[in-house]
Amino acid sequence: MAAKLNEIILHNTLSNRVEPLAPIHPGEVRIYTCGPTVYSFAHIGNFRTFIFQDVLRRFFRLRGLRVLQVMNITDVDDRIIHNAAAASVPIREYTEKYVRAFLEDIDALHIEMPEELVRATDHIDDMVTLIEKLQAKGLTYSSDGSVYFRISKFPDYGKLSKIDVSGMQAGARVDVDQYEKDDARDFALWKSPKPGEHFWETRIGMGRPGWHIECSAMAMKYLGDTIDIHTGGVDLAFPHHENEIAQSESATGRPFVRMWLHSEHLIINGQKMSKSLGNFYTLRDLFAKGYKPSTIRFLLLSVPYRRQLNFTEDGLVQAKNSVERLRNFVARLKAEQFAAGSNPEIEKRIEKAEGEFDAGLADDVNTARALAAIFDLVRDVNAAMDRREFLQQNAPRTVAAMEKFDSVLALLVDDDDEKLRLLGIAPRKPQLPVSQIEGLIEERNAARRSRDFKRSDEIRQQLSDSGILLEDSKDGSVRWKYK
RNA sequence: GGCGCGGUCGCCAAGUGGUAAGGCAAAGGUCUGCAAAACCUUUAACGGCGGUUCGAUUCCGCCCCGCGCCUCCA
Repeated sequence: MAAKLNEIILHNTLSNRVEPLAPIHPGEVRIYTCGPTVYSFAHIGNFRTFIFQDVLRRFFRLRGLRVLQVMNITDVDDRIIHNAAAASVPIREYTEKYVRAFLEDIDALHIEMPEELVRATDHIDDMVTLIEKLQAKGLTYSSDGSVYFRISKFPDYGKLSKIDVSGMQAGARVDVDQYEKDDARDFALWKSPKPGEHFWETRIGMGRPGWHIECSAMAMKYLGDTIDIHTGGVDLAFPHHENEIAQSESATGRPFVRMWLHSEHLIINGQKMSKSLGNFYTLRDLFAKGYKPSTIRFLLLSVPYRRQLNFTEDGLVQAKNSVERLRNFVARLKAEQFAAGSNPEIEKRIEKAEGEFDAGLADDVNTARALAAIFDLVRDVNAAMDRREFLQQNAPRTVAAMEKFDSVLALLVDDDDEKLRLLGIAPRKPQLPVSQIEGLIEERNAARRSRDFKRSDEIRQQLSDSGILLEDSKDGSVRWKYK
């Protein structure tokens, strides 16, 4: 299916095909995103998914759509309760550190804050209310103080993941939690506490919410019974999203989500990322190894979201150099002097690129196509500049186009060192104050004017040792940038 | 086994029923005091076997290979 003019098509897991986006509320897209479980630092794979939904929402906004996005933070689950108990701290205190780290991480990657970032533990009452609704409809049963959803009461179960649950016999599998269930397929809405575990005292008894109910409760609270888009990693389609559908649609009698968007996983050097293989990276691990936030953002967004991304050292190098090319281009546009006038051919060329960029993203967020549109433009405009066919009035227009692209990509601003500093990661090179950098450049210019190239090269080397690269341009000006 | 995602130049990755974008890397050149940046040129790819078709990388079938999910998991 090809997108019609101005149409945005997206692959819907529910139908397993691409469909045009048609928001329920005209002009506004409502999105629910499964956020992190804060039992530890988020890993690089998580951020692939988060960067995908970030690109998605940024593209919607570029299209003039309003975005209302809710992301949950799962700050209660078995691992959190276990780890907090082991550390002898309240769960809120235990998770706080990782919530903060997550916020810092998404900031470093230029992932926009969703309109609502909500914590599960702030919505226990909403979950209890939803469970009561299901209980009132006779869709649940209790066992040892826990409440389960009876899947046999929801005939559509499996419609998202296309998993045939009829083969999952009662008792065929042992639930990891060792709770008593009537049917292996049933899942917990509410879990009774084991001795010493954290619990809430509620109308449905003591305990804590199941994982799935929190997303249903929070999604519907903020976005309504039926929401436009629900995003998450492919692994969540079953059982998490399937269970969300069962609970939500049973409670409301209405479709829960119109479009399910699932991003494929990241694999590392061709293998699944796992702790046992020792290829498990957090963002901070990569930053500590010297990789920049913008490098990681580029790599993670450059591969379309429905394609598995093989994360390699080589890929990082390629990503870094690609970002450099884009930044060099904008720096040249801003620094170089061009002859007066405006070349209408350039204007047309920019419009073509804008059209291609938009068409790429409108085609199921095909970031590879969108990037190709930009790189095509970069090459053509660079060539025009070299041929002196690029004129003064073309520059602001071209910069504006690049900034428009960057409202989605968020790669151009060179704030990598600043972001790393915010994370407490020291720069690898000694930092020079800008005034000193500029002073040294001035001194080097003087040396060059007097053809003292030995001195001029010394200064260039000195700056290079501090992580500063110089570029002498044709018109005599000197640009500098961080490596 | 069921359900998915893939296999396109050295690497990453678009795309199309009429022999194929873009990025990175490589080689040569232009520019430069030298670099850097940029540009130009060059190199080079559709897993295999059948089928449909005038014609398939693109559609269909089978096979091979990689990865994922099938109640921890983005």
